[in-house]
Amino acid sequence: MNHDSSLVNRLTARLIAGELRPGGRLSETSLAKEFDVSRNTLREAFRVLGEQGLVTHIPHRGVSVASPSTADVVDIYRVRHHVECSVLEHAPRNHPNAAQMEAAVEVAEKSAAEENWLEVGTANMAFHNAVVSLSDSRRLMRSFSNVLAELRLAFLKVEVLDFLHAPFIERNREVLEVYRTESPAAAAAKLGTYLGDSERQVLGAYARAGQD
Amino acid sequence: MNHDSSLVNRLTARLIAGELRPGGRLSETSLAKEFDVSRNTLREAFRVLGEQGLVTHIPHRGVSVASPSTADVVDIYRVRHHVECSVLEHAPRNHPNAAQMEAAVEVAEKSAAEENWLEVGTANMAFHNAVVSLSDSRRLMRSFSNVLAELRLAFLKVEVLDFLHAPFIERNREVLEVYRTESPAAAAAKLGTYLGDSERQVLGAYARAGQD
DNA sequence: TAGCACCTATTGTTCAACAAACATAGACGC
DNA sequence: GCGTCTATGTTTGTTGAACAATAGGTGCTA
Repeated sequence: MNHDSSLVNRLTARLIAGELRPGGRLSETSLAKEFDVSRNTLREAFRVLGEQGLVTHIPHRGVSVASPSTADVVDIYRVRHHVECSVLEHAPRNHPNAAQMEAAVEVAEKSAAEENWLEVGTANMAFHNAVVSLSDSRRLMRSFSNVLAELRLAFLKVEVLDFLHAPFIERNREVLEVYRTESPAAAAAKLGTYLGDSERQVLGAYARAGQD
Repeated sequence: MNHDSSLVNRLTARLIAGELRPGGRLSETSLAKEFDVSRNTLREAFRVLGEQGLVTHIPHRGVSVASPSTADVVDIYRVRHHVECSVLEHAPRNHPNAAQMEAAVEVAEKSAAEENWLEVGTANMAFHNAVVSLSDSRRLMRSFSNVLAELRLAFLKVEVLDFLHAPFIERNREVLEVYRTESPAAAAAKLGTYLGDSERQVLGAYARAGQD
């Protein structure tokens, strides 16, 4: 929020890039030095990130990268179900932003071919953000993309980006096709089961990793 | 976020109480003096409130109370439609939090009898927060209550708290009864038309007040 | 009236300092 | 050995002062 909030952007970039591990503490003095800002400015950015859920703040114990628990994952998927499905179900049939969904699917497919799984994850996020953008609601978009960013931290936590994302690329395309050729309602239904499966996958990975 | 974030709470209280008018500027030095905190800590609180949408921050121009435009109102009601209706539709039949909905309706009825319209507005917020709480999702609750707080600023902006809220008290009760005795889906449908009517009322008030 | 330089108030940001809470390690008693 | 207490060092919470940078207003000039 300082200047043009580029500090928040820089921090966010590092967080979703996985350079700072979930649960890792973010020391004020060292990060301030690293980003060449004052401690006070950094703290302002921390408040923003905390409100977005990317960072956890415990009084007198500092800030650490959010480390979603299984309960958090369940909660996040609840949000996804309600928001994504509702938006898709009530979306107009030929919303222009379907092009963004299309683009995201293509990027995901290309990145998967190159086995760049981090990029696949980013493209996946872009796809689902595009779905929510069909609502034409800034606020829904903002809240939702925060939640998705948090979910990415969950993926980073269990470190299995590859096979978690791979099977879902084509399902993204399926949802898109059904939305285009059949109906938004049918696409929403498909997306619903999709999300259920995805959630199960993530929770399974959590269980295997022995995470709470 | 400082100490136990009571500063944010104090500021929020004043905002939703209408003591600071929508669009009104929040001077750092004067507010810092008023709340007896330093300018830096106040700025941290501002970042939180800005992220919650209660406050608008323009670089080098400072912070002002959010003053929702008609476009914002439309956006807010989009969120309400998607979130409230979806949650209610998929809520289990006898969710314990229905008691909170009941309680909110009763407070609203009592406050309406006393013509305490600000309290009616608060109870109305509590009712709809209770609806969303049926999702059992912390994140959905948090995001949604932020949006509702923003909507309250919209009400404050056009200064017609009374007749805007009054007709909707009994409709809250109707939704609750349908949810209990019929089905969540039927209640969701009723809530949908409810929200449409409510939105039209607010936009009408905006038009009459000549607000953008 | 339009354009321009100047001035002023406010924000953006930094720094240094201190109080308060926490974490660690060692001393102590059992 | 084990837990508890205390001393110490570290980190956060918060402050006040300072200065740079910007927006907005003022008055001048043409």
